Amino acid sequence: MSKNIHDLLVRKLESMGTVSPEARDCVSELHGEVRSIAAGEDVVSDGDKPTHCVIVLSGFLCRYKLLAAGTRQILSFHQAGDLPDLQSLFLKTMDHSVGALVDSDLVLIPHRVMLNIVTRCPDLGHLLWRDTLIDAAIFREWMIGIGRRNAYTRIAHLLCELIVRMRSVRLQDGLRYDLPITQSDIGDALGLSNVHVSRTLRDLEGDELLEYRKGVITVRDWDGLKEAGEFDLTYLHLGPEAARLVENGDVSAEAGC
Amino acid sequence: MSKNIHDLLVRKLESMGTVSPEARDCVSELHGEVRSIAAGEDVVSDGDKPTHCVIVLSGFLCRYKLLAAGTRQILSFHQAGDLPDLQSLFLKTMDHSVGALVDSDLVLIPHRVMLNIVTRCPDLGHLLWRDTLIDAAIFREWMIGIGRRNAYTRIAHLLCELIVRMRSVRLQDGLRYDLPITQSDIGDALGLSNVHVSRTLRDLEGDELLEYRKGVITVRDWDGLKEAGEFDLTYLHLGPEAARLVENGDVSAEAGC
DNA sequence: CGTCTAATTGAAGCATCTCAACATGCGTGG
DNA sequence: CCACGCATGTTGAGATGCTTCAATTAGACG
Repeated sequence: MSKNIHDLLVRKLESMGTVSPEARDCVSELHGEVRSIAAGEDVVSDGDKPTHCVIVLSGFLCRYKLLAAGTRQILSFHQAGDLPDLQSLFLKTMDHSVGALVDSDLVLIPHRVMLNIVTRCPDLGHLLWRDTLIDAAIFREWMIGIGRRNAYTRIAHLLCELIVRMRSVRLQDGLRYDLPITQSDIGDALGLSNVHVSRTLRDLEGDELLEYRKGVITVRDWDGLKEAGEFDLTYLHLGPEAARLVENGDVSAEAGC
Repeated sequence: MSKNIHDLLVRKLESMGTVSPEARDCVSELHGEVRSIAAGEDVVSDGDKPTHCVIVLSGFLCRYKLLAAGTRQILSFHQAGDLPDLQSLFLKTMDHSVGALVDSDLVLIPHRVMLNIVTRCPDLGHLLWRDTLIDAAIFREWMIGIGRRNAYTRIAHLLCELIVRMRSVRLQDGLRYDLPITQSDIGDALGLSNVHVSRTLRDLEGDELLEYRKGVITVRDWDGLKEAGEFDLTYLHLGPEAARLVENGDVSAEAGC
């Protein structure tokens, strides 16, 4: 197991705000079964009634929904430390699926255990509530993008968001980021065709904002990329510590690798 | 004041699930200042740090965000009984605005009071958490529509949703619904131009699914409208009682006025 | 070395947008 | 009670951002 679940979760909670000693103690009570899942497989499927919540240990997941026409809308991306279906604690029937984009490791926490802990430890409960609220804030921002921004701006915005989220929990840093998603995934997340994503990524390269090669994105001009994406990170509601990590890192300050 | 805040709120909570006697008692402790707001004015603005949560007594509100280009994306609509900015309890800075679409009455509950009650009464706290999760589920469904459905389907879907939500808390019933929003509002909610909304509403009328006249929608063929909108109400996560209200009402069963 | 997935490129089509003119209806002030 | 102004909705015509289809290339893997 590459990472410790409690460290990961505390780091995630700290990225959102202040974690009280009580909340930290409660986190250490969380235990569950570890499960590995292969790329392309579902963790939970649309219509399921799950009995556990998932914490991501490693890998990369997405939430998505398949439509009648056979098209797919990706609703969110999730990295190590995320709780991609915390909502199932209170919404018993899944209205979408959760799938793995690459081989991933998860921890399954029974709803019973989760409910017990959030009730006994309001501090932790409120932090987790806050997590689902930030989740919703990201949905809103995506809605804004899909509804009112063009492909160029939308893609730049998504890449900014993913980079900032990786930095905010110290998963990746610097100018080069491993991003295990295809151009079709980006299209399905932003309501675009894979063809148009390809062309638009070439445009972003042409404007020397980034380089995109299968699964790897290299930032060439962070400020330019943020500007192109109309990216304002308020909606991520990062805590003070995470905001510093994001702003003062290599991306904005340094040029070398 | 036309409605009692506690009745409204209990009715809202009942539409989502079972309300325990303890939770009901806690609701009756909620008190706050009443405030009237004129059509077109903001309740809270993007960037604000509110100190109160809002409960809608009467009227109709929306959450929205203005973009650099001067365009607007509407993120949600809110009716009597809704808590359109409950999230501000844990996300201190607003990442969007809340505005009134018609003259509306609100109750302002101080965050301090709200936080006290959700901590003291976990039952109520969990119901309110559930409310914010359903909020997020609606965001997801809108994302799916904006990203992957055409204008015709999108508009039909939105109208189905608004009708079901009104029915689920017994605000309106039958075949005729007062809906105090303009075609521009619909466009801004669905990422469409007002011109295209106008044309598409004419198409829906032509297919004899509904009639749309400024602020009033009359359902002609409820099953047809649901089908046209690919509308499946799972994502609204209604409680059993509300589901019955929605399904067994005049809309589906009767033809007369 | 062949196979598979992902990405690229070109060309044609179309859903939706923008601009602009006009119609409708409602509230207000004279 | 009429005249005016303003917000809303309708309609036409031309523009465009993005899609779809199809063919080709590039890279990864057994």
